[in-house]
Order: sequence, then C-alpha cells, then structure tokens
Amino acid sequence: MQFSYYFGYKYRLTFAAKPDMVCPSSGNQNFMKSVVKAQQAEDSAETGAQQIRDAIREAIVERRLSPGTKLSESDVGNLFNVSRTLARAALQALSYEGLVSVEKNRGAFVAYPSPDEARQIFAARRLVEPGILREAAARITPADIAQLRQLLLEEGRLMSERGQTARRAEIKASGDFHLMLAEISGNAIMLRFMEELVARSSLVIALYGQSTASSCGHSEHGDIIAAIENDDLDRACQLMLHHIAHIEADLDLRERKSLGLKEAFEL
Amino acid sequence: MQFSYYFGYKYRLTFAAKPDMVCPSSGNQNFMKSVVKAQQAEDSAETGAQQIRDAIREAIVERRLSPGTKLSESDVGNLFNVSRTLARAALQALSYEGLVSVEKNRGAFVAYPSPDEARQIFAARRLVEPGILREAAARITPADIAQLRQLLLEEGRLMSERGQTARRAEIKASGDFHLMLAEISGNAIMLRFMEELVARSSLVIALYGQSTASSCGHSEHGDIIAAIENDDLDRACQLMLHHIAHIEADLDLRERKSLGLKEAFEL
DNA sequence: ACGCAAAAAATCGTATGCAATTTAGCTACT
DNA sequence: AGTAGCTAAATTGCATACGATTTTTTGCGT
Repeated sequence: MQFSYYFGYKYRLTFAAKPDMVCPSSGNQNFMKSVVKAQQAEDSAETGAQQIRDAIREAIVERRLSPGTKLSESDVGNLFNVSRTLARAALQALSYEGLVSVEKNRGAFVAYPSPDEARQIFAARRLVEPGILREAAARITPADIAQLRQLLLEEGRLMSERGQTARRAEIKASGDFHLMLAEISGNAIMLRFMEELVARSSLVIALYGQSTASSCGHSEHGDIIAAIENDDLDRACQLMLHHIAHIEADLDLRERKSLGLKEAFEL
Repeated sequence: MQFSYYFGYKYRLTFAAKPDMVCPSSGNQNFMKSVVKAQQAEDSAETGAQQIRDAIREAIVERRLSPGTKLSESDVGNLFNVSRTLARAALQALSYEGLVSVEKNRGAFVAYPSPDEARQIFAARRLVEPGILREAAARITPADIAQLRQLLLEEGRLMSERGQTARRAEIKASGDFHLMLAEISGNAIMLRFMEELVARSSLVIALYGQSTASSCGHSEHGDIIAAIENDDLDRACQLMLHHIAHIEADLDLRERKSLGLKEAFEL
C-alpha cells in the first residue's frame, strides 16, 4: 500500500509459512542452545505464535522488512495461514522486543526508531558490551574461541560474495559475533538483552546507515578475539568500544522530519 | 491447590479488579513519565490487557503473589471480569518480562527463579548499574537529587511503620531508587531493562531472602546519593556494587530441589 | 473544481466456542 | 492393597464472530 517493499515481505512470508524449514541455512544458528535450554527446554515445540514471531523477527533483522512497513493482523494471519489471534500474539511479542510498534486501533508497524532511540540503543550497547566481554573472557574455552573464529571466517566469506542473500547472511553473522560473546558469558538474561539490542541496531542501521559497506568492520571482530586470547582484557574492551563507536559513526542521525513539507521542493 | 498463598492471590485480584484505583498510594509513582512519554505517549488509555498485566505485575513485585502460584487464564479472566483472551494476553506479556513462566498446554505460573537464574539476575545488575549510575551522574539536576532524597525519606518512613501494606510499599520504594537512577540516565531502553531486573530481583528475594529485615540497606542508598553530590563517581559506583552485593549476600542460593524427595522425611 | 460531510470499508479490541492436550478420578486386575 | 489402564473433567490452543474505532471513499454544495 504505502511501501513497495511489500513484495519482498510477501515473498518472505510465503517462504516462511512452511514451519518445518525454519533454520535451513549454515550450521551456526543454534549456538545459544546451551544457555537457553536451561530456561525453557521443556517442550521444544514452539507454539504457533512463536514461530511466526521468529519468522518476522528474522525478516526484520535481515532487512527484508523495512522500518515503517505496516503489518496488519489480517495480512500476517493470511500469509501464515493462521487466524488473527496468532498473528496478533506474534506482533505483540515483537512489540515487547521493540521491533514493531503497535498503535492502538491503528495497527502494527515495523519499528521506525527515532534518532534519539538510535542513540539510546548504542549507548546501551556501549554500557553493557564491555561488561559482557569481561564476563565472557573469564569463562571462555578454546572451543569457544574456535567457534568465534569460525564465525569470523563465515562472515568474511559472505562479505566477498555478491547478492542479496549473501548480504543478509552477512548482516546476521556480524550480529551473531556479539551475541556469541553474550552466550559465552553464561548469562541468559544478558544474552536476551543483547539479542534485543542487536536486532534493534539492525533496524537503526537500515534507517540511518550511510556507507553501503558492511555493517560491522570485519577486522575489528578479529582484533577483539586476538586481544582476548592475549589476556589483554582492557585492550579488548577498548577495541569493543571503538568498534561500537565505529558502527555508530557510520550513521547519519540528523532528524529528518519526513521532509515532506516545502523543504522537499523549495530547495 | 498446591500453595496456600492462593487466598492472598484471590484477595489481591478482587481488590485489583477495580481499575480506577490502580495507584492510590504516595505521589512518586509516575516519575518515569518523562522518558516513557516519548515512546508511547500516543493514546494514554491503556488497552485492557495492559491494565491487567500491570496489576498482576504489581502484585508479584510486592509479593502478594508467591512464586509458583498458578495463574490460570479463566481465573484471571474471571477475577478481572474480562475474557480469557485478555487474561491470556496479560500473562503472555508478563512472561516476556520473566515474571511468569507459561508452560505449553499447562498454564502460567508466577516465576520461580532457580538459584542460577537468581545469580544471573544479580550479575546483570552488577554489570549495568554502575554504568547507569555514571550516565545518571552526568545528567543529574538538583531537582533530581531532591526527588531522590524525597524517595529516601519516604522509604525511611515506611521502614519504621508496621503492617503488611507498609512493608509492601517499602519494597516498592526500595526498588524505585534504582529505577529512578535509570530514569535520570535518560536512556529509556536501560530503564526498561532495569525495571525487569528490579522486578525479578523482588521475586528472588521473596524466594531466597533470609533476613526478615528490609530488602535494601536503606542507608546505602543515601550514601550513594551523597557520593554523587560530591562528584565522586568512582566511590558512587563502588558503593553501588557493594550495595548489590549486600542484597545478594542476604540470599541463601543453595539448591533446594523442592525438598519433596526422601530428604524431606528421612532427616 | 474544491472542500466538507456522511456513508462505506477496513482494521482493531474483545468475547465466545470448539478441538486438543493435560490432569484427575475411577474401575479393574494382579 | 496397590497399581495399571481407561474415562471424564478441567484447561489450554486456536479460530471465528461481533462491536468499536479508524480510514477511505462517495456525494453534495458552493
């Protein structure tokens, strides 16, 4: 209706409507089992709403759904072949994560973070990621480091590839680095918080990112791992802060108030 | 059925079912408006599910609802005079905050954090609260300090009083101190996170707290404010860490595996 | 033609109903 | 008497239905 991205959305949802192929891609997707299992572990089978939520979240994080896109309950329900009840539940869930904003009697939209929200998201990351890094470094095992390195490799490989799907996978891998550190820290609560922050960061970058280049400086991730291996925690934290600052520096967070008024033409 | 606390629960819900008297107590309840308003502010009128969610959350945080209490959808719906749909939505919402755990096809229960979860909650607080403190100190105004002091006064007053309601209000006020710092920091995301952590801390203390005394050392709050006023940030952070450690030290986090097995009788 | 008002369509908020799963109670059998 | 197995009750998962609110369209008057 208002966004031509709607077709990308439709495509995605058609694909995601087959619930059996939720995560068919490369193998490092489920690395957070070890912490999460302690928390739910019970039935493994996700309830319908959760599957829909996960599918939509993935679509948002991988930027197949653009900020501002309307997600009407009926549309979502139809596309997943479920009732509005489940669609609504999924959208509500996403609103708690800050990925969609539901406005009373108006509907749900892919979140459109304001510049101020964007700043707060990165401020939060600067606040928590060094701490997570320290916790992670204290508990990290050689196996963990190997897995981190593997993730890096994958990221690099995707970086060199061309095409939309590679770009999307790269975005995901880049975020997964930060998530994996949180996972290693062994704190499920911080992991969940980081998931939220990384997901919302993706939205912010989609909105305000300037460089067409990758979202994360790839080499910086490697440097951080190296510093951890050298037991140079202070340096690792410093690098992490620089890394976050680097991402943020690529944003143009000036308020652009829809530029729909006269300025758009009277320039 | 399994918990005699059920009567307390019923009592509470009967009381809370009158939506007009949600917050009749002392005046400092809505201090987080200034940040939150930017985020929702739109319609002010909460949807029914949100009201129920807030009421139940308050009941949990103030420990009128004990961990493990079953919250069946029909019961909640009946007590608030709404349909199961709304009750369900409220319970789902609370599960995202970690205050209730919903088990598939079995129902919702007031969360019963494991000792490990408890440790993670406090680890998270140690990780973020110093950072929040630093942010808050950088932006704090004399008016903020006055408000903090007022909160302290209120807390002290309630501490000397007797009775259940005073105790509950004291619990709330004690948490509000930490929340107010987050609010002053100006970061709505961190504020929301802290709300979750404080709420879950209340659950943990209810479960594992030993001392019958107050949950928070009252004087420690005052010391932190003083350190902030003296621009001694390092000391303020140190005090904050000590304060959190102090709360945690009052817990008995030994795994008591429902003590239902033989040990309970073969002692 | 343009703007405004009223009707129509679309969409959301909530309640109710039915199928599926879990829990309990009861009978029968060892 | 104790336990296994089966049936019935309770509870959740999900879909459908209806009233309320918002948005769009239509029609009229100027």
